[in-house]
Amino acid sequence: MTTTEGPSGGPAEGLTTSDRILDAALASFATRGYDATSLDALAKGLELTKQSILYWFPSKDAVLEAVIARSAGELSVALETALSDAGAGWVRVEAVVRSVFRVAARQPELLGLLREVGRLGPPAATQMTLALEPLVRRASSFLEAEMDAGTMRRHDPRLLLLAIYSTVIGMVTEVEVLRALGEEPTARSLVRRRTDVLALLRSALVIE
Amino acid sequence: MTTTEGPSGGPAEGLTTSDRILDAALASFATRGYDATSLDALAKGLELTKQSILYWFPSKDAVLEAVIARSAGELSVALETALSDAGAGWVRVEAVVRSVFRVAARQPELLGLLREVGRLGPPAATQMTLALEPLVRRASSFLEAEMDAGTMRRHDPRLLLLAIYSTVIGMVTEVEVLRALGEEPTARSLVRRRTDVLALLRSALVIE
DNA sequence: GAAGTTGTCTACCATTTGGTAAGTGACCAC
DNA sequence: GTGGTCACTTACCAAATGGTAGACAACTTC
Repeated sequence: MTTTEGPSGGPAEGLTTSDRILDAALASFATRGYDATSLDALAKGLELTKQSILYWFPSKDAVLEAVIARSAGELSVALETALSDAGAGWVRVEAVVRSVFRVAARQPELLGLLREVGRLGPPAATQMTLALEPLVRRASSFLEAEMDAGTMRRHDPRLLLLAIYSTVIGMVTEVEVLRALGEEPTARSLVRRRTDVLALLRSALVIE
Repeated sequence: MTTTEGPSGGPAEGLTTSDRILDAALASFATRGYDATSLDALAKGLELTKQSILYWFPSKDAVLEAVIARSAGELSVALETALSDAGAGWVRVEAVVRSVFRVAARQPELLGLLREVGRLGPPAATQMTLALEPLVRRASSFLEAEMDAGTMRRHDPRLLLLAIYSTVIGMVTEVEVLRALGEEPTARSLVRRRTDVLALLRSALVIE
């Protein structure tokens, strides 16, 4: 259903219409937010009509659902790789954090969506939760193992994960707060933030 | 204009109509979000008509503006107190964090609004920024002084502030993430989160 | 070349949105 | 007791929203 146009059938960059819709929807949901995104506006940006969107997806909710499914998949791949790569202890945390910042640089909308979905609550949040659950489980048990091994300070692993999540995601998505602090959200600044958050996390987590 | 009804003129708890409107708006903006909040729904909850809201405030934007102004004021008071109280170094950071958690327990909408406004961007975010600017300045220079004194690890004070902000606000407002981690957002859990975030921040910041 | 199938369009529609206009009853000044 | 203000109402409205129905052109299949 989504691959009917083939690799070269799309009117633009060789993308399926449904993929182009998901791209635009992801971008708009992540920045303007779900509620503030209208199908008409979405369609206009794609040089389509709203009805064409509703041809590919039965409803606006279904578009969100598809966006979440796709994005959660991409996010999982990006992080699972870092999480399963060799290395232990702090090195592994650093690898994961770095991969989040890599996502922030290449596809900031992915992290913006994560935020937006958390704000929307169920059922969207539930779907995202379920899709990322394996990742969370692995990360949580990794932290626990490290604490058991005595290489990281002891905390409730779930709260620790929430703290890391909040810090990293905040550092990457809190554009307005950044501006409030007089720091323009540029690419250079992103690197600086990465360096800083890594140093911060390191002193918070690592024993010795 | 807002005090015409006097201290006992309100139909319910002795509150001005315009204050009741702001209360309801704050709650709804903070939870459902600005876009998802309609004047009709707001009015219905207050047993008023939408037109009565538009009698007190010229537009929906103006309601948001007023909500931000009032909330930023309350937030400033709560935090300025903690920030200006006696004590130095870590004790003072702890006092501020504790006061944020106190707000989270008594008026969680205040922090929810902070989040929502950051998401909305200008002009709302700019207004909030300006209103909280003195607070940010004081906090930033406090951290810088501590780092100069060698009692806290050296970081870019603004990025450090962003990290602390993200962590604390995240710990307090990321209900869905909390749920995703299998932690129900109860009052008891809030206390645990406070303990945990304090321990975490302490090891991240304090030298020795 | 007739019969699908596919992707997009035009034409609608009911509902909701923020906002305007014009009233109405209660209270107050004089 | 009349004029005026105050708080709130009913009656509208234009625009936008998500969604339906049906037409239509392009292409494939036989």
